[in-house]
Amino acid sequence: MKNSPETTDHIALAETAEPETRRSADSSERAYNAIRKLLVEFQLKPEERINEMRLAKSLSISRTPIREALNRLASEGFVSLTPNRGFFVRSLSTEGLIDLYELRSIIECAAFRLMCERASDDEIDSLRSYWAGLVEGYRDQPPDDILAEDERFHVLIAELSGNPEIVNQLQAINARIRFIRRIQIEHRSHDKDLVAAHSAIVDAAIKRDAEGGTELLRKHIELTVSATQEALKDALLKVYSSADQSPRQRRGRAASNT
Amino acid sequence: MKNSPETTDHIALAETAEPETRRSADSSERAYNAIRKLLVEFQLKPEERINEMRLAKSLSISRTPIREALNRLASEGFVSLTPNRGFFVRSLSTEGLIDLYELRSIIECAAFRLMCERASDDEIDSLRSYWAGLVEGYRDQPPDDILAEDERFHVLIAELSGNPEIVNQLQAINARIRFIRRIQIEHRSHDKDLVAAHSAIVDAAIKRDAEGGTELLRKHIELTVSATQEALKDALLKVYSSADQSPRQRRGRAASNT
DNA sequence: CGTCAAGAAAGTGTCGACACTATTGCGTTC
DNA sequence: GAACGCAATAGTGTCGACACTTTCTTGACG
Repeated sequence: MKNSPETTDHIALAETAEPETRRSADSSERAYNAIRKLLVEFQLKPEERINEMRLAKSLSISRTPIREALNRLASEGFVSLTPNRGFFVRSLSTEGLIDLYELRSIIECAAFRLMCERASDDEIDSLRSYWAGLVEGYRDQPPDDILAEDERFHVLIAELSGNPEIVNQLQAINARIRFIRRIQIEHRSHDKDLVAAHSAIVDAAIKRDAEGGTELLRKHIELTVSATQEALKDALLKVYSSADQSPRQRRGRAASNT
Repeated sequence: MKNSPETTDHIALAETAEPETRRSADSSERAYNAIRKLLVEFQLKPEERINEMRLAKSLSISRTPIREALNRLASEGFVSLTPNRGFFVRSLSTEGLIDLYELRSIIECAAFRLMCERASDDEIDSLRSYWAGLVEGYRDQPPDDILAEDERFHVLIAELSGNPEIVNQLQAINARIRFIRRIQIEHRSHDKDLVAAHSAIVDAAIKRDAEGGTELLRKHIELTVSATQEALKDALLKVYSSADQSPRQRRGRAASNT
């Protein structure tokens, strides 16, 4: 435990390869992205205590930007901070996630309603065309792309609500549930439903049918929630398999992304 | 559920609004509270660039905890961070505030609805009795107490929704609009309405009238919004008058003590 | 054998310093 | 006299160091 900080730890950080020793390339940001990635991929496990020094070493930066990133992640709910003991990975509980989904549903439904009231025809049409440009090859893309586009779709609605605070909140929530959504999408259990739901939502938007649209959205998200239950089991597996000694994959190329 | 309503420890105004994550160690916490106070009191003015070194000196601590506090405040929307130029006080615009109120309305209405569905009779009664214990001398208290109790009332509803994420969001929002609410309350323009509204809301809660209750809430908050317009004028005055020092002067003991 | 305590080790919280960047002030050119 | 560029200054971003706190180790005591 004490003698090999290099061999075992070395968390994959195939980040923007900057061959130069340019020290002023916003380390904080890099740390933030890297750590969040570790959290999403469960290389940092729920409830685990986060070791700042180890992180700093593995990212080859000092603890200061690490701490800044962790503070940010704490405000966003990814980790928590206990006074003299440091940062801990937020626990992964089903109910916690469901609470988040519920909040997301609330906010998105409200956004949709506001969009119906306020957005111009052009704006609504931009939503339509965004989705139209996507729907064809939607299912054939890598999970991360699907995820990004799905998020984008929902965020677009939030933007058309005209209330930037709604956008912010939604994006904060998205960031926190992204890890589970990715797993869900890998399941690919309800692609068709997703596509159909989005199309239906767009239709409702065009008709400015606030009631119908919010109902669709609610159902859409509810469906996702139930899929979440499934995904969570996978997630837990992942957590434990990526734990101490996973003989299968330890280092080398990142496991699942790209 | 798991959230015992017993944990009513008095919301002190200078207190953090984030219940869950962080009770940072001494300096950081102190910096956070101090800076937030400066923001609330407009000793740091909207759009102004924040000078970390000056703050550090005036609080007699190093820049590190200052930065940690600022990062936190940035995540919470009080300030913004521009890459190599530092932190800036968030601009004070009417529409920004209205967006926040709108979001608040959305979240509170949803909370009320969920409370109607989920809270036990005892829990609802705790809401009723909290308000009952308050209503008598409500108007005769100092503004800060009124504010705290008003917030508490609304947060209580959020807690009874059973969704802690809702509570968090509401408290984050409250923290950001508190400064203007304080000014509003000093106006005392619609006390009676406020008392009446709360009472009506409690009644609706007892009857589990989700529709009626959310409507009341929406109206209640809308009323507040229109009062906000008034208050904003005051706020702007305050901004400019509290800055006796011309922006030119940048040295010396600029930030007055607490 | 298990409990506990003292000391060692590990780790966080804060500091002062320094490199690099943005801004300000000044002198030069047209 | 104004625009431009260049030097000086102020300020941020990051670092390594250190003090203090928590956690682990080890050895004495019941």
